[in-house]
Amino acid sequence: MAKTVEQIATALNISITTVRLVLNNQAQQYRISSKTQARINEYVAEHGYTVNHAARSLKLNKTETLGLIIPRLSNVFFATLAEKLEIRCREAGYQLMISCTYSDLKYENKLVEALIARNVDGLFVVPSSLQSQKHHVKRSTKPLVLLDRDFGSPDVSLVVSDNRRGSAALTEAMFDAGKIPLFFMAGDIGQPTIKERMSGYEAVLAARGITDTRQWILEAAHNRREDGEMLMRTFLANHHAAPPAFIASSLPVLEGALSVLRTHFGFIPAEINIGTFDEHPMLGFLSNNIWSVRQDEDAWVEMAFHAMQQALQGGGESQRAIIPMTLLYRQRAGQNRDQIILGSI
Amino acid sequence: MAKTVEQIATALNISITTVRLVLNNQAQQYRISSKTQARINEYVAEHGYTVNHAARSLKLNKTETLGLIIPRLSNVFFATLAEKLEIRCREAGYQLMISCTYSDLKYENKLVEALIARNVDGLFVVPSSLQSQKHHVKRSTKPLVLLDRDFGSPDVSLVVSDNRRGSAALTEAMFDAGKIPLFFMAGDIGQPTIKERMSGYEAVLAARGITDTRQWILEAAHNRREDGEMLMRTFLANHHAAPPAFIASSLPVLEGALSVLRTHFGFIPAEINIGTFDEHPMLGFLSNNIWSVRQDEDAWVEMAFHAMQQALQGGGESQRAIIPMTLLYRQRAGQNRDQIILGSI
DNA sequence: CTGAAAGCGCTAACAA
DNA sequence: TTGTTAGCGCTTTCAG
Repeated sequence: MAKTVEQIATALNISITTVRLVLNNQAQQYRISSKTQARINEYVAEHGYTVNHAARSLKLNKTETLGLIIPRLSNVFFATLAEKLEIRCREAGYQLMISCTYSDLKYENKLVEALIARNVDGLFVVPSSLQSQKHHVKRSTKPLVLLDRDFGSPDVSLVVSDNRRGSAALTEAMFDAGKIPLFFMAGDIGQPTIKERMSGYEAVLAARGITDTRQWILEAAHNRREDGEMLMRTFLANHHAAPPAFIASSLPVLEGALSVLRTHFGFIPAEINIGTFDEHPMLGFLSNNIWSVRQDEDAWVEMAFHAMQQALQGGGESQRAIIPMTLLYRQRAGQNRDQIILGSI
Repeated sequence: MAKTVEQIATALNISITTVRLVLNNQAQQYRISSKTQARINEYVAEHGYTVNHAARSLKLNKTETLGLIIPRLSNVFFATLAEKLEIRCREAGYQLMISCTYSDLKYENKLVEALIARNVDGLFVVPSSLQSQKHHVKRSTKPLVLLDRDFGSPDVSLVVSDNRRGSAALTEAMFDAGKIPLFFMAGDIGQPTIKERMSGYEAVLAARGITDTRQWILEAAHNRREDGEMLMRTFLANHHAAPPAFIASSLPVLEGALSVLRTHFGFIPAEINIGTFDEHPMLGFLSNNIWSVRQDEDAWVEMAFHAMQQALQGGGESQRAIIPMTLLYRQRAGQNRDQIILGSI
C-alpha cells in the first residue's frame, strides 16, 4: 500500500506540510532545504505515494472526472465518439467515466445518479428521452452537455449534427445518380435524430415531385441491429427481391439489414446502392456503391468539451451547436480488370 | 445541490443517525417512528439526497468502482469486450471506468496510477508489455486481472483465448478447402496473442509439409489499421495482384488490408478467401468466403470477473484461464440466382 | 522554511 | 429508538 502524506511525515519526522510541499513540486517556491527534499524523494521512491483522490475530492468538492453516458459501446459510432471525447478530456486533465444505458430509461436515470454520487464534475449524455435526467442534474448543479439528440429542452447545452441537411444531401446524391426507387429503412422515428434524417429524405423526394413516399419508407420501433434485420426480412418477403437502393437511418439498422441479405443470398448483391449515416471504416468492406454521411465527431468533441469547460468555470450561457455533416461516396469500379487475383484458386 | 445527511438532520432537528437509518432502509430494523420516517422522506422528496461517494469511499476505503484499461475503443473487439464487462460489473453493483492507452506504455502506467489514485477497487488491464504496471499495482495491493495478452508474468490472474489452437483450426479449414497459397498478414509479432496465432498457422503448414513459409508471411510493426494497409500495399506492389487467400492476425490489420483493396480495385474482389480473428457482425458486409475465429467474450468476462471477485474477497490464488475459440464460416454463394434485385437500376 | 489545526460528508461504535 | 463522536487523507489557513 502506497503511503499517505502523514505516514511519510511521521516516518521521516517532518511536518505534513513540508512533505506536501515537495510532493506538489512547491519545494522551490517555499525553499525547502534540499536535504529534506532528498529524504522525502528517497522515501517516496522506496515506498511509493499516490494521492488519494477520494480525500482530495471530499475536500475540494471536485474530482477531475467527467461522465459520459451513451446508449451502447457496441454501436461503433458511439464507441468512436467515446474514444475521441476521452482523448479530449484527458488532454485537459480529466478522466472520463463511460457508461451505457442500453436505451433503458430507468437505467439512464440510475446512471446519472450514480455518476453524480461519484462526484463527477460534469456530465455528457446522449439522452433517451425528453424528460430523462434533467431534474437530477439540475438539482445537483453539475454541468450537463447533451449530445446527439435534440429533444428540445431549453437551457441545456447541446451538440448535434445537422441531420436534416445531411440526409437531404445524401438523398439528392443518390437520387441524382438515378438510384430509384430509393427506400428508407428507419429505426425509431420518435428519436429526433432519425426523425430529422427522415424529414430530410422526404423533403428532397417531395422537391423531386415524388409525393407518395409511403411505400418507400419502412419503419421499425428501435435503432438496433435486430430492427434492421426485421426491416430487410420484411422487404424480402414482400418483394421477393432486394431493394435496388436504400438508405439506412443508422449504422445498427444497416448492419441488421445487410446481415439478412448476406444470409439470404450468400453475399451482398453488388448492384445494391447503399446510403447510410455514421461513416465508419468498415463500410469499406462492402463492394457496393455506397454513400455515407459522416458526423464530424471531432467537431462534436470540440464543441461539447468547450461547452463543458464554460459551464465548469461558471459561464452561464448554455450553448447549442449544430454541426454540418459530410457526404462520402465510395464508388464501385467495373469488374473487368485483368488479373485481379494472384495465381489460381 | 442535494443535501447532506447532516443538513437534513439539522433542518428536521433529528440526529444524523436517525436520518442515516431511514436513508439506508434500516428504519424497520431500528424501529424508527413512522412519523419521523415520514418527515425525512418528505424532506428528501422535496430537496433530494445523493450519497457522497467520495466521503463514503474515504471512510470505507472502497469505491464500488473497477477500472478497465484497454488499447482503444475504436478497435471493435475491445469495444465489445468493454461493453460486456461493463454489464457484468454493473450486475454486481460495480461501476466500470474504461480508459484507453493507445498502446502507449508510458500512458498505460499513468493510467494505472490515475485509476488507483481514484481508489478503484480493482483493475482489469490489457497490458502493452511485460513489466508494465505490475509494480504499481503490487504496491497498491489492488486486485489485478490481466486480459488478452499473456506476457508470462506469474502470480497474476489472467484471461486469454487459446489463440494457438484457434489459429490452427482456422488455417486447417482454409488449407483443406484448397485455399493456397495462404498468406498470413501479421501485426506486431512481439505481442503474445499475435505470436500464438502465427505459430498456430506455421504448425499446421509444417504438418502439411509446407516448410518454406517465409514468403507467405508478411509482418508489420504494430496491430493497427495503418499496418494492415501497409502490408496489403506492399503485397500489391510485389505481386501486381491480390492474394487468393490470406489470414489477418487481427481485426484492425484486416480493416487496413481491405481498405487498400477497396481503393485499388474499386471493390473487394469476391474470390479472395479471407481468414481473420475477432469475429464481428460487420464482417458480414463482405461478400467473400470468410472464416473468422471468434473469441468468446462472454466466457472471458465471466472468468475475469470471477477472478476479480475472488481477489476482492481476499482469495489468494491467482487464476489463469485459457478460453477456447470458435471457428465461423460464412460461405459465399453462387451468383446465379434469378432476380436478385428489385426492378431496374 | 516548518508546524498545527480545522473540516469536507460519511460510517461505525458506543452511549443514552 | 435516538444521539455523539472519532476519524478516513487531504487542503487551506494561520502561526510560528
